[in-house]
Amino acid sequence: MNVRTRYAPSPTGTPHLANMRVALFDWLLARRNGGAFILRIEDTDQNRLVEGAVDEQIEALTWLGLDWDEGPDKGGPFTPYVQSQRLNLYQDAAQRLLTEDKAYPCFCTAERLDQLRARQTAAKQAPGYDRLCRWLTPADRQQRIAAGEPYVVRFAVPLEGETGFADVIRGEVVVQNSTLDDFVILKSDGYPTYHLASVVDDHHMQISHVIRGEEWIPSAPRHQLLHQALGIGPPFFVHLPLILGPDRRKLGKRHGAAGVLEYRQGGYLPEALINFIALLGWSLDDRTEVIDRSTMLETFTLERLSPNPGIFDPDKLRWMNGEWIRRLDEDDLAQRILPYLVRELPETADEADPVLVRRIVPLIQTRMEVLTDAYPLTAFFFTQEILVTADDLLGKRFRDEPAAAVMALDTAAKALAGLAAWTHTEIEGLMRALTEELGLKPRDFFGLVRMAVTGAAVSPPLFESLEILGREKTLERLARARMVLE
RNA sequence: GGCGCAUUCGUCUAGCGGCCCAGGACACCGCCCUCUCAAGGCGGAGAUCGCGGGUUCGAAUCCCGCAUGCGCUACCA
Repeated sequence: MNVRTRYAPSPTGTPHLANMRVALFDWLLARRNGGAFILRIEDTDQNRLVEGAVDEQIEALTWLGLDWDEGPDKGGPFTPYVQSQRLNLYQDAAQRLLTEDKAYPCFCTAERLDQLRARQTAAKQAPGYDRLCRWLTPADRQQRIAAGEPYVVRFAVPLEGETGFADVIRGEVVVQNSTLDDFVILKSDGYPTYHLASVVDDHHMQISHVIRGEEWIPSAPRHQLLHQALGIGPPFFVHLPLILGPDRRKLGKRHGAAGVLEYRQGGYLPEALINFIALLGWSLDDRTEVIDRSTMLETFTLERLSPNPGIFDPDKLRWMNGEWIRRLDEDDLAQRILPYLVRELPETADEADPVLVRRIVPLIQTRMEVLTDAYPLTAFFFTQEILVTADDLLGKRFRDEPAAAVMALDTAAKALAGLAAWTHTEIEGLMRALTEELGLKPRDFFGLVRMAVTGAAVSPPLFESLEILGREKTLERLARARMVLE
């Protein structure tokens, strides 16, 4: 079979995790089967359009490496790929249904519909259109249209019987037609609703698999009805389980942490995000967590999609990002860190020299979870002056004998000044010898020097750090710390 | 209210009739390694497989009912 999938966002907001997960599975299915992955813009709601939303979708897909074969920017055999430029197609379809009496014009006003809904809800009845206009005579209809009365086109749902569709993940889903109301397919502004537009386009663009969120299951029977009425075969429906926020509700804007581009800002790797998203509803086996793109491509099947909704766990995403950071080679990591460092360095700091950053990478690779961890871990390399107080320096160990701390600092400074080769092995050898000489525990002595040089009790490995920092700065900082203790 | 979907450790998930008195991962705890912090290694705690009925020699796995959660119920998608 010729597999063709489509990612069809509506440009009404910023792309979030759930969107990208649909796109990922679309992409995987297409690529795995030598098919095509299509990008289509569903801008049929003119009121909710958000400027720049299409660009953001494209940016997110590109960042994640999900490339498409046909789309608004690259064209293709079914151009254009923007629904607002395809209105005649939907209007033709609506017209055909109208002439076949499978649809009808509805002149009911918004006010009437609101009142109707209010009445139904108050009476604890299922809200839905009462089909008032369905029974208008052809003469009535023509007359009101001719008079210029605004109207929508509604689909005439069969009054009896049932409609089912096959969901790839869940199997057959069947509903009674009596529970479906006559839904709008063409709005009064001439634009189609999602239902009509997606059915018409999916058929026209020869889409084989419709992958979308589970929230569409209730609409799928309507789409099935449309397929039948238009005499076209339905595609495979794949309704992905919902992604829930920590409050167990559908993940959305109110959870804040859902914008894909925000994860890029926050120092997440596209590899990690792809990996994480893939595991939201899909699994390779009973133990593999870290999966790269090519493995996914080799192993992805719809059979391993899960039907149950899952809660999004930011902790696990962080962990996974750390896993991916550790898998990067050092040159690569250095390049990825650089822009974040540049972004976060204060004005007064030295520039983020790529050569320096490259040397620092081995010291921090296992200490990062997100790329934005780089700066706090390495700030002392870039800032001109370290701010330490006597309390910081003395800590618990030297609280009661500051003289010992001064002595240790002096000894270290003197010895380091005379060290022949400024390498971390030489530095370490020297410092360890000094430890014995001073009668201190390694952790206390090194901790003191660490605080003096890096300004923190926690830092990357000391001796490697000193090597990279350089003798001059090291001695400067030791001297300065000494002064603080005076 | 109606309709639909789902239901295995706190969370994600493996399991598609016997290998499971349930395996892996995150988080958590302990130990080892160790100049701090990580990473890594080892170990621990954590699930009467939502409940009740069936079917079967045998059920987390199949069927039915109930409960709970969630989704949909717009001229939004």
